[in-house]
Amino acid sequence: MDQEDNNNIEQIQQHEENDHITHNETVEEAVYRYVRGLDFPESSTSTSDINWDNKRYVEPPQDNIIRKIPRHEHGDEVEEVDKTEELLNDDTDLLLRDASPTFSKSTSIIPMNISQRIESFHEVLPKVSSLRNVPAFNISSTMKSNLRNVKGFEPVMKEIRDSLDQLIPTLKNKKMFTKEEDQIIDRFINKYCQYENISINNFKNLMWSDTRKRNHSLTIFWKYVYKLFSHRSKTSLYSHIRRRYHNFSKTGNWSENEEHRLYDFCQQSGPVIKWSQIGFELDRMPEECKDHWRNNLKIKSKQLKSKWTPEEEEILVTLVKDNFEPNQNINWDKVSEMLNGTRSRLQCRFKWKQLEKKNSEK
DNA sequence: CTGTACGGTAAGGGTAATACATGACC
DNA sequence: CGGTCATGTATTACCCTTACCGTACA
Repeated sequence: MDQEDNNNIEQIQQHEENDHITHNETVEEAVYRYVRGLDFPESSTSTSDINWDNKRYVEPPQDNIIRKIPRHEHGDEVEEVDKTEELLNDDTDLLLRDASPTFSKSTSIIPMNISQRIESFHEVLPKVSSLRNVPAFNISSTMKSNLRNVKGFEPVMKEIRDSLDQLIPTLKNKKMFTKEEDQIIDRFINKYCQYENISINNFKNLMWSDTRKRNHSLTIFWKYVYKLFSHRSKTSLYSHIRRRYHNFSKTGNWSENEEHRLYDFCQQSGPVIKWSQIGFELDRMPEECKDHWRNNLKIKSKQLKSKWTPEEEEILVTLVKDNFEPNQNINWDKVSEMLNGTRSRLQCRFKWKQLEKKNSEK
């Protein structure tokens, strides 16, 4: 009888040694790991290796970060159910399922967004804690609504905030991001990557990854960027940071071959040109492709670089006056087209402004 | 089922930096 | 007349905003 008990205890001990969730991982850590979809480092056999502050957790393959709720869309459902099963094989999920009957009953309604999930974890934490004999902790109300307040990141936020407070008054509604601003952005992103335990390269890929593959953590990243740099608009920040952090290998001058390919792509396109697609084909930022097309390639064969003749100038003036109302924006792409592509949109615009200036001086 | 917020993209609008032309001066 | 330096003009490279669409979510 006693012997049997001892065997059982040994078995349990053995089992728990094999278990990823060891007594050395606090509930907080377990919750963190689960919510972020992180894995332990494979080499982490010794429990003392697990270090909350050093974040030795590793990012799982993207596929593991999946929706928890079936989409009820054409054929997707079967696949999603399978993935939900997979999820339940995760130690943390089993742990939570054991701890909370609600989880075991309704796998299909495992909450999806972070605040909901944390809310649920909050419910089961005491149970997990007693079950596993691990130190419990009080999840704060801010943590419930916002994962970012876990220790470690707040000081970063504060530091960035302080630098920005000093910088913003000097900006005076500057349109362009200044060097100093960019430096702060870089610093923030560096810290963010450190915190998330991902490389800058990884981060760049994330910036340009498909929507569906984006994880919650990245959503939070943007929320914090928007909050920190609130003197800039969201779209401005979004495009600026994506422009700054990308992994497209080609940049700068265009080779003849590249121009050829771009030209073909654009010629084959319908009225809407899929720049993002073309960008990935050419391994260049989509915006660069678009700009090179409309500023250079579009009219390259017909473009004149000689001095404008008085007749040309007259045609330009009539064209603009005939086609655009005085207070209406002038679409210079259209104007360029109307000139049969002999001058680029920027040439037209420049000439127009120049003539306007001359007239006002008279 | 529906309205809405929001992420994401294409198209549009623009300027700083640079290259190039011109002219003044020695 | 040739060189060089300053200044004006045109082009290039790069950047930001707006409009719109589709999806997630309350």
